[in-house]
Amino acid sequence: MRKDGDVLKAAQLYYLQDLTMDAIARELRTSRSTVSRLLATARETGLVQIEVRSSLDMAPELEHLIKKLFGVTAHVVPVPSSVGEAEALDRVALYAARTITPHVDSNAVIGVAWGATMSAVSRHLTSKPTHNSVIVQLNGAGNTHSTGISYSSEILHRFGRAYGARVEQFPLPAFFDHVETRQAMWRERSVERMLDLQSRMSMALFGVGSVESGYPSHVYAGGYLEREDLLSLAGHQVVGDVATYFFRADGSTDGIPLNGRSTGPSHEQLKKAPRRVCVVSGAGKINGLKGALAAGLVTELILDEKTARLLVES
Amino acid sequence: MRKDGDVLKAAQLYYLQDLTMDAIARELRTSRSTVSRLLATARETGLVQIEVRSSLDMAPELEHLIKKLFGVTAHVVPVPSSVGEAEALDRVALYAARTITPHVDSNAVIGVAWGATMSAVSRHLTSKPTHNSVIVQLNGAGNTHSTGISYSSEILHRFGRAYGARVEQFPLPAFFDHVETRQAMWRERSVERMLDLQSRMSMALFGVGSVESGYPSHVYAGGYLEREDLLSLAGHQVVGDVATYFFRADGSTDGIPLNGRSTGPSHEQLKKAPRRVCVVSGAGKINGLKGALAAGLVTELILDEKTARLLVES
DNA sequence: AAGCTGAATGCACGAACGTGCAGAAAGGGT
DNA sequence: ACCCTTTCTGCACGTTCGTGCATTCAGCTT
Repeated sequence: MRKDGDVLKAAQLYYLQDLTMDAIARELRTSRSTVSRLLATARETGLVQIEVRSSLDMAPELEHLIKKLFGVTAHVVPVPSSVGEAEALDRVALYAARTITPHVDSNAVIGVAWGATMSAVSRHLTSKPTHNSVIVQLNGAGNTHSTGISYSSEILHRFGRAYGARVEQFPLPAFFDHVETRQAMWRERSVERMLDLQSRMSMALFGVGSVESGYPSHVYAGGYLEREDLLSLAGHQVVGDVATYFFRADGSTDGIPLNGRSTGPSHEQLKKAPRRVCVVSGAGKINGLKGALAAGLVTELILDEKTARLLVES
Repeated sequence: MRKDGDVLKAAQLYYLQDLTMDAIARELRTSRSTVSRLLATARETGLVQIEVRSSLDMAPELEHLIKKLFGVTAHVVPVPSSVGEAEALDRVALYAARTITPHVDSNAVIGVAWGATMSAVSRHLTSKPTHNSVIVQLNGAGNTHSTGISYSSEILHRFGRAYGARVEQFPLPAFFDHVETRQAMWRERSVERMLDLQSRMSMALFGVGSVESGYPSHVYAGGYLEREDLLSLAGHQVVGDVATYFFRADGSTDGIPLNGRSTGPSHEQLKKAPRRVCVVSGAGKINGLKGALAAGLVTELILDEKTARLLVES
């Protein structure tokens, strides 16, 4: 259609030749408002990519400190202290979406977890068309009330749409009721295929769950865990999870029974991804986050300023 | 200094979080105008990169045609027919600069020719800091009147500054007076070093000279060639040059005497660069351009619309 | 400390921009 | 062919932005 060509031409004239929208409108024989809208679509569809490349030497103190203390590249999102937790999450998610997109390339295999944080991120993605990329779900999302498919698949599909990528769902509950079921399923070829895909991830994206999060993670509130499961987690000093795989404050996971029934990737499995981006918003996540860092799950960390301060002040 | 941090923070808040300049000004406790200026520096210094990724399927007819006829990726710069040749060149150069920059990466070796076109391109570069890159001069620039160093080095240094790259000059005349001098020099280690660098180019950037260009290329006007040289070129049906290495309409170069005295890269040498970007503005360049295409010197072509039309209508 | 000079800041104004709204155009079904 | 629904367009308005100019600030010299 005629439209696409106009979008491209407008983008070129505006971003590569610095014409005003007025001038472009005359060029394309249309109104300035239309040009404004053309440019908006150009940005939304990823035709125009805007990237902020913060070289480390100008990054603020905080990011240096985090790099030094935990060995991860941090992106501290400046969030005015006045805004509430919900809006802060939204800001961080927007920032994360914009930061991640430039690093997505063709032939990527991107593992994506689900949860409130990833959902927020997915809602802010701007598209960047790539070829032959795959979005792969990191862990099952079903619980006793629902198969969780619509919720988690919405997240995945937004990623898929943004990058023009194939979406591979993991249609399983988050936790099996019995260890044996997991063992059995893990020998199924359909599952093996997913695990194989997961082990070829070029990037993994996830939030973190924290057992005493004030703004509770899905897992701890949404009917995934029984009362006794929660007690068991507490008994094993669990502080949080990544993709429904639990760990203690020191990052250790041994002997936590629930992991035997979880569909989430073990740390060994997850660490096969060279790039592991963790998005965190909210001071309540601090304990889970520390555990995830101790476990070495994270290579890049995107978090709000307040949580970042908490992290380095410990 | 405090400044850098503010530039980064402003860029993040503006481009990654969509705040207005007003809001950012309050955040940084400064005036909106200052924020406007901070953002301007963020763009100039390459902290913010803006890229237009024109996927082929929405590219206009012309670019497809050129791809089909000549096998090169074309970027047709829309230039309103009202503007003069000088301004058209400027537009094309601006466009070229913006198009090239996103493809420059760390560890790149970039060969750059000189001439009116490359000079214009160099003036429009926006910076993008990279590590360990090198700008290497493709051909000598001296003539009987001057060593040409200041002219060509200005071009090279603008590239070097923009990408934070080392600059390797080629302090030779464009043409030797005697074939023997060239042969002798080509055995010098200093020259061998340059040639070695050139053969490791990841990208080459050049314009084209055309013998009947209305807006004459430097080479044909600037005292580089004697009267008899011009006659000799005409006698061998030369239509143009790339980096002072001449060719005929069919791209052939055999038996053109002047090439034996030229410091420019042979086609064999030039083609070692996987990416060879040719920038052309002005209908007068059409014959030279066709020759360059016939010789297979070009992998990417950036040119104005009028010349593009001429090219496909032949 | 005073004086000088160049850079950085804020103000104010005009230019450039985004968007709700109402009307026009384009589909889609009967 | 008609009507209905949906999408697209241009206008008008309020907002946001860039920049010349006067002022202040910071760094240096004497």
